[in-house]
Amino acid sequence: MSQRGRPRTFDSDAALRRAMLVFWEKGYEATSMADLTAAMQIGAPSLYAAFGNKADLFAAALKTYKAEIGLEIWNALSKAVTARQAFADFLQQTALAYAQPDTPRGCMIALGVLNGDTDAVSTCELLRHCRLENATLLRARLEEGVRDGEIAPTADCQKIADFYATVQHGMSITARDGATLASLQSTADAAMAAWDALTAPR
Amino acid sequence: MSQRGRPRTFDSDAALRRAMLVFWEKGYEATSMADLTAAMQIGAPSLYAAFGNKADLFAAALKTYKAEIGLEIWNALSKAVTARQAFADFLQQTALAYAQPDTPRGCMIALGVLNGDTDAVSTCELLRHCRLENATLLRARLEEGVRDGEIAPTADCQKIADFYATVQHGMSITARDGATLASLQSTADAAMAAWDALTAPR
DNA sequence: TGATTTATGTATCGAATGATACAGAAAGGA
DNA sequence: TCCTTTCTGTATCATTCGATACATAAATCA
Repeated sequence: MSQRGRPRTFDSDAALRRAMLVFWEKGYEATSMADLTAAMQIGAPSLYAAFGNKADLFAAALKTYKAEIGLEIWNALSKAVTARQAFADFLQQTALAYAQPDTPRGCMIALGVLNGDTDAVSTCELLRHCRLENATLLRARLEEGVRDGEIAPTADCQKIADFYATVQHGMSITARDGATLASLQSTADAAMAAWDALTAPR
Repeated sequence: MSQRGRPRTFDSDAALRRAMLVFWEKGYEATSMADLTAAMQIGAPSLYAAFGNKADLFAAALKTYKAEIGLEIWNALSKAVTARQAFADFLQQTALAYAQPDTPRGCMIALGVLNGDTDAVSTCELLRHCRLENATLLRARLEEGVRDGEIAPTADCQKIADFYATVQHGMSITARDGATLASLQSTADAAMAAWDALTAPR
């Protein structure tokens, strides 16, 4: 049980968090191993021994991202009592997270890598899976609202979920372009203006 | 006036269009000069002589993109009589363009490059400028609607423009993830469900 | 025809890429 | 103390990156 050999001289979690920030800011492909070793302040062999190759490190960094940053956004979806409030909070938390002054703007999942035909195909698929998974979470909350009688049974939950997922994706780009927190909140507010029409019986 | 020297053996416009497709599909950074020379079917020296460096070629390809693909989307904004119809058409044309089976999915401007701190900073700024410019076009159409009495003078045109620009940005990512034309049209439809609330007097 | 100009094809440049070989250092186990 | 195990630092691997040098080919001009 006791660990043999020379112990690590760096904090693995702290190094991973730094790697996450670099990937988040520059995207997967634009981030070089030199960028990572510099930010993590470890040598290349230590990096490969601890985290595997570049794709493995990205996957680990993504897991940290989902556990630390994404959690607040998606918790909002389940905390609120009504579906409407859940989506409003979800979008507001998104605006807040995407405009944080001490982290890269926008979402690591949305901006990590978007082109699927390079050698980063597996990483691209990983992010695509995350994005589709998020849309599924939105749809599940909507269906819960239907069961609660809050949303009309005739409402197209898939359509509504896709719409709000698309808005969130767009907010990443808008945030990366320098939009203010107020502007992002305003966009979140505008998206909620469609709620009544989308969830009413037709 | 008459051109001296050995004439070109390739069609410059056709080569540029092929370069545009590669950039559009893979993004700026993920596209290598080898990819471009292969697609354009010309040697590297011919490429550099005709189009300058990689950033110059991308700028030229972007210009072609805006003139050929983007035109249909943005023409919809000015053709329609009412602002509401203009935005509805704008979104529907976006859905159509982003789901074309014979071209890369999504928008070259939205997906070209999103990370700003690499050596591609000038290209990133170029695309950012295009995106902000597009939002300005949306706002101008809204203000026209205000002057026509269609939209309440109390409406926040900047907010509404940012919202629809964000939706369009998001549609690029959703389209790249494989959304069907029907799904994109459905999202466009959902975005228009917010129109009345956004443009009504408050 | 000879001179000039421009484009093409081959071959390659230095730098950066992701990833390792290797030797030495620092711990536990016997 | 000696052996095994694991990690660290240097130095470097082969490959790919964007970009060119150079010689040759093909056109116009005089």
